[in-house]
Amino acid sequence: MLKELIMVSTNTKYRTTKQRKVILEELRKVDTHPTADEIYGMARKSIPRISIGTIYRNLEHLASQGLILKLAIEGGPNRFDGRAQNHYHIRCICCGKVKDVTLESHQEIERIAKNRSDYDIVGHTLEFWGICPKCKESTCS
Amino acid sequence: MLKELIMVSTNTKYRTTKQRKVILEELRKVDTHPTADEIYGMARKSIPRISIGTIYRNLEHLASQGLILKLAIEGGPNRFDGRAQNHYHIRCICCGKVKDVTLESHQEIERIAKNRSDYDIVGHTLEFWGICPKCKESTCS
DNA sequence: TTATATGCAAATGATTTGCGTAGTC
DNA sequence: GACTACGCAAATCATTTGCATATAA
Repeated sequence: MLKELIMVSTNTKYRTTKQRKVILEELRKVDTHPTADEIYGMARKSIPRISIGTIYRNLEHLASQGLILKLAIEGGPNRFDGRAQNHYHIRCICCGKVKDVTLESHQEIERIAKNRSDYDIVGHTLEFWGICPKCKESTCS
Repeated sequence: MLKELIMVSTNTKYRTTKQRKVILEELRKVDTHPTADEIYGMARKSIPRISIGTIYRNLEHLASQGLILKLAIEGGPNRFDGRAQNHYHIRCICCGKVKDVTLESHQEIERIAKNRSDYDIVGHTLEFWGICPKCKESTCS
């Protein structure tokens, strides 16, 4: 969906740097939807002198290419998703952890919404709130 | 939905101050989903010496009561919605404006998601992206 | 070679917090 | 009168940006 949304200009000159590669690789290793700061920690394992500015610049770049997703999270910093395929997220209201929900994309939703709005609809996000298994047992921190 | 989610403790002591009342009233007057800073501007019309800290504290308080909604917006500050009934939002990818979409709440979505996740699902948000009528005509800023 | 990307550090923007006082219950 | 909320200002947190240098194409 995001790929349709974002115009990947064909004459954009961008380079494959060690930093950019590592950031994308690290992000693809996990399904924890880490924050920029967490990705910083992950990337420093291979590139100790990498700077946080480079992290942010590359995450922005990768998201604009449609390679990753940037998730706005209520009450916390942005999180990033290494896979840009169509899927949804569920966030634990206790610990804040974000997990994927594999749910067939509801094209009908957009179709219905198109009749209810004067906007041209190009996409949607769907986020669930819930309580994760761990938090069900223990008291919420 | 939020009312079910948030436990409004019966022994919570909270007071009706002029500031809190004005903030809620101003927010209910509009359907523009303003930022904290915009609400600050609105509230200062009646209470010139109100502080931005009071704005934030009260918005947080009102949201925790389930009286308003706090919306995490990708690439911008949080926005607030004076009505907490079930409805969805559409955000213009050009100008960032957020509008309501009246769409019958899809209880089915939650029901389906419950089968796909080990979380206890308590709610969901659905946000559409699109291009608003104004931005369709003019070049995006 | 030359434009893009980096590291570093300072700047910005949003939000939170400490503290002493004011106002509600 | 007790305790919540306020105003103010400083602090914090996330993110962005300017600049001189390094590096991919």
